[in-house]
Amino acid sequence: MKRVSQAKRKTIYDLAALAGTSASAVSAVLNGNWKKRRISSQLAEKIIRIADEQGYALNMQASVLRRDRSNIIGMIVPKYDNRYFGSIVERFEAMARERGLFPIITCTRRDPDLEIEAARAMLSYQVDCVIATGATDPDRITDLCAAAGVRTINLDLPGSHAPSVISDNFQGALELTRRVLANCERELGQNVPLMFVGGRGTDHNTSERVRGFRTAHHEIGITPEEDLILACGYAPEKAEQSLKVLAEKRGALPHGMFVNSTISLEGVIRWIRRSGHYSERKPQIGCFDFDPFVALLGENIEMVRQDVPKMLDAVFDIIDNRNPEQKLVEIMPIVETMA
Amino acid sequence: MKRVSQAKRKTIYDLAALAGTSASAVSAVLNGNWKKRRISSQLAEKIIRIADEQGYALNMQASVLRRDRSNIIGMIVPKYDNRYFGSIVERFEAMARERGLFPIITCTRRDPDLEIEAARAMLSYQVDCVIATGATDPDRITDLCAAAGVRTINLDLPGSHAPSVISDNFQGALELTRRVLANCERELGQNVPLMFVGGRGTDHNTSERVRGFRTAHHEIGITPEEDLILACGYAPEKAEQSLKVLAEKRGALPHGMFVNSTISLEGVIRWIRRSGHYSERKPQIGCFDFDPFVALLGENIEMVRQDVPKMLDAVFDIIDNRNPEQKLVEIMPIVETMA
DNA sequence: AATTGTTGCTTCATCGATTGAGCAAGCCCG
DNA sequence: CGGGCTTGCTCAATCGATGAAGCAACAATT
Repeated sequence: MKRVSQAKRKTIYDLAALAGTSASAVSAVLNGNWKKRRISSQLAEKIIRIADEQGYALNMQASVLRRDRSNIIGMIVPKYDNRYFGSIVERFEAMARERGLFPIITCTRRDPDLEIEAARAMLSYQVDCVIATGATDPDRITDLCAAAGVRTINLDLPGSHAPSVISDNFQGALELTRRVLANCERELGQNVPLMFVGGRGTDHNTSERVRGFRTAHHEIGITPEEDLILACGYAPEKAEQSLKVLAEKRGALPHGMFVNSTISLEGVIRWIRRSGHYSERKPQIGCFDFDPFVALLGENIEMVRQDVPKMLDAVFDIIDNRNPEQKLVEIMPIVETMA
Repeated sequence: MKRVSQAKRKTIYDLAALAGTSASAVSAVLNGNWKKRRISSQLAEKIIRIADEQGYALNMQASVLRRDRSNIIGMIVPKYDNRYFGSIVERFEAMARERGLFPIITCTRRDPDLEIEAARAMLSYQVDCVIATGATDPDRITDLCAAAGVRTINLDLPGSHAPSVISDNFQGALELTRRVLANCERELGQNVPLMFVGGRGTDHNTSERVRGFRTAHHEIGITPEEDLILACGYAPEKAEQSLKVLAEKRGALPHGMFVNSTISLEGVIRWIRRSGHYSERKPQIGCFDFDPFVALLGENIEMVRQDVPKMLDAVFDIIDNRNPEQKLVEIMPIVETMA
């Protein structure tokens, strides 16, 4: 992996020698503030032409070392296995680049230690700012970064030590639950309590969604059953296993359910297929999160799609300091209408 | 975004002052070669303790600037909107980190100019190596990097100027087509030609898959129809539109089809739903690529899953120089068996 | 006692880009 | 013609980490 010696990288000193000028003139021209440094436009043009011919590429390590801002921005993300995080990352990258920032992204697979290790690595690379997305322990990341004078912003899951941008989980869950309840009522002719599957009971999003879930039940005068709330984690296998256990315990399961993520839904649908539990009548499902294939799975599934563009707009509002002192921004998710 | 002044970052000079020693001793201790530089273990322990207490983080920009290798490894990836690229990125990150490399990843949305811009940015950050995944113009990336003395490896789509790791598209497509043809025969009692939907006719993967598609037809003594091969691009809308046009032109469409990616499949399924074309009898589908929700979509869909772990093993074999002079590595995809 | 070897450090140049300070040449004005 | 101003550059210190070279102190050997 050693660099081939003949392909030595060009530096501003090489360009300076070729142009018969000094390195500082080259530097000034190439980073665009040659006007301020009173370099003549003839020399500027000449330097730019030579840099072009030589295929010069700035050495960012040297540049960042010297400057006080790196223009590097880090994002920590739990997984790449669903559309939600995929679109967050894709849009984040694009928006960062638009602003002349260089994004570095690390996937930490919901592992708290990896999150910290990733944050530490980012600090070593002199990031100006870290976005902690869906972090299991956002405040620990914030504290670590704060000690190095680096700002953080929480996305998807809130923390209390840094500004946070999240979905309006309560309103989203309320609306989603209402719809599933209504679909059940339409089919069964009566109101019945739903099941809640997936997520961690300890995380803010899940507890807010459970609150919305409960409120929707109360609105129509029924009480949600506590042992139907299965906050069993996000993994498909966990959801599958919980349903299995519950079915063994109770016999018949509720006709409708609220599923807390597409990734949990994967386990739910698989269990439904395998167990044959709902073979007579398909259950009514509401899924908090969107996936285009789920939309094609059947008409019995309602989804809300978290509003990634708005969420990232809010994140960059904070970064660009357009949103001075707001601690928590909640973005209403989009209710998908069945085509 | 300016660094808060009181939270000035600690450097090895600060640690040296605190330990009453020199910066070079601190450096030697912290990067682990203090044995070689004959630092006593007492001093080493003391320095490590102080670094710990002070929350010291190495300045990578300075470190990389000084060393001849950066241990930074770049990956260019087209999209995050499917499981295939998602798992490539996730696994790549993990494997890179295992080897002490720092991964930087850029999503270029199948835009050739962005690909080049991304490669240039990576060169500025002194990457040791670039993996070009599914690049539209891999050789241009290779040439640009080669000029800076940086190796590249192509993944998913091959190039001719650098080693490439791809799926065995021909064998995979052959096997997939065989299965769909057999499923059709079982249902219809006779052999019928299939449709091919999605991908770009100009890319190597698509043309190899078409070759496998044709070969499977010939094996059972039938001829694939040329106007049933719709290499219309990868976007869902393109697939949808192509099917619409074809249906208008021909009336009935074939009972079976080969779909070139999950992302094209999205458009195919949507069109099937909307048009009602296959309302009497579901079509037999084979999809080159895997998505867990597609697996749940119905029993009429066969999939092959590209073997991401093996592909990345091959990539790192090349990086670690265990695979000296092989130009093209083809990895057989996994035929998913319907549960 | 003189030489050689070993241990445990320190000194200093260096990587490439940035930028404050400085300087020479030309111009203008009284 | 001398002083001040502008233009168009160059010089040199600096960012933080690294490692070759060097040096002092002591031990071992002849």
